[in-house]
Amino acid sequence: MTADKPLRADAQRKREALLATAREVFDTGGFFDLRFDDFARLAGVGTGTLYRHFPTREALAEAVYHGEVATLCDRARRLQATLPAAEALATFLRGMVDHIAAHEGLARTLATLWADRSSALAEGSRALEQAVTDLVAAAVQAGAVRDDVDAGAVMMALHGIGAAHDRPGWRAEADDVITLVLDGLRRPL
Amino acid sequence: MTADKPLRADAQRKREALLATAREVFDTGGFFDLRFDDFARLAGVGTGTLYRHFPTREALAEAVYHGEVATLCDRARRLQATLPAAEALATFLRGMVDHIAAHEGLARTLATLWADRSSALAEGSRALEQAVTDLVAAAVQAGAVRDDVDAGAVMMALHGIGAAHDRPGWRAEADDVITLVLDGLRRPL
DNA sequence: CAAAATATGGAGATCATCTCCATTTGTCAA
DNA sequence: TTGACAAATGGAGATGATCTCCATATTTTG
Repeated sequence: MTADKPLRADAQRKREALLATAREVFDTGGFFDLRFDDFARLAGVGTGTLYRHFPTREALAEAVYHGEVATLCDRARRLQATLPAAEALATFLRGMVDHIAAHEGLARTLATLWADRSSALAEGSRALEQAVTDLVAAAVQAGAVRDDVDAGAVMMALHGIGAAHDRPGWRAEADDVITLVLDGLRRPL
Repeated sequence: MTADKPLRADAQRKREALLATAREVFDTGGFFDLRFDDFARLAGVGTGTLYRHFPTREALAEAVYHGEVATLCDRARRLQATLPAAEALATFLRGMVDHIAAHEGLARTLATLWADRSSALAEGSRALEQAVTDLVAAAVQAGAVRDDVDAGAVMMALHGIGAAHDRPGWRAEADDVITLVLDGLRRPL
């Protein structure tokens, strides 16, 4: 699948230009409101070129999203290496809320892409999911967290948080969701 | 806003035909994959008529959604009247998962509409949110549930469940989310 | 440096959405 | 009942976004 084909020099350049532009728009949250052809114009590229590099809007979103996910996964790994398992998990989840709060675009895009069952996104999210799964597994191992609920449930909760990003009291509610999840995860008895 | 305007007989009929067709498609989950104009053809109605009755796809979705929400709210009220507060809340939430599992279309539509921040949907969801808020408030009143988290957090979790409806292990994970929320809600100490 | 391979851009085809209005259908007063 | 007025209809075509195609330009290779 990842059969890296040698990319011509100009192609590389255009691709990067496209990505740079997309990243900008992505972060403002206007990603899905912008005519797709305009990405091309904005990036100083022809429409044909845009479509060759990214056949669909989702493909482009996915590419941008990848970077975001990488950042988050790094964070997860770093926390897992430096903190006790339970604390790492808690810190990571709290940090996710901060991150989403700071990146409107990420939240919106996540919500939209998930809603459309974009398989590309599902693919891109796998890394993030793995990171969460690892954090939870470590906490279970450490005996700090119950072992009878799937890490997928935590992902679902995170989705809920991302998907509801435009609710009036979002921040407080998001924090509350994390609180519920963390308290719910604590080994009962 | 609800200035009931007397609707002509044929208008009434067409509107009902449109709604019936939409309801059908809605429940199959194909609501957003179908050309909007085709609702008209399917319902035996001209495009113009469709657009006069429901100016946008979302307006139509909202109308169908209304019925779904009403059902759920009824359930909530009935439970609240017959069970202890904590049990009513738990039963309702568990039931939501059943309901979503049984109505693929509802889940998909919900997710899509929320992702698009459809204000119409936000409006339609208010009733559901009120029902959840009431259930939580009653449980708090009864001392069975902590009072430092907003009912909105529960809504968020429900969204997460609905939005992730196509995950492979959906059912189990959804149940786990509810478990986490319920355990998390239990008054600590 | 010439030929082959690769990539470009943007004009226009395609397709879903939505508008407009000449015609039909229903309502109501006489 | 009927005539006249209002309300509603349907579908042809305007609109506007998405995507394809290919003649031209750029890069790489021998």
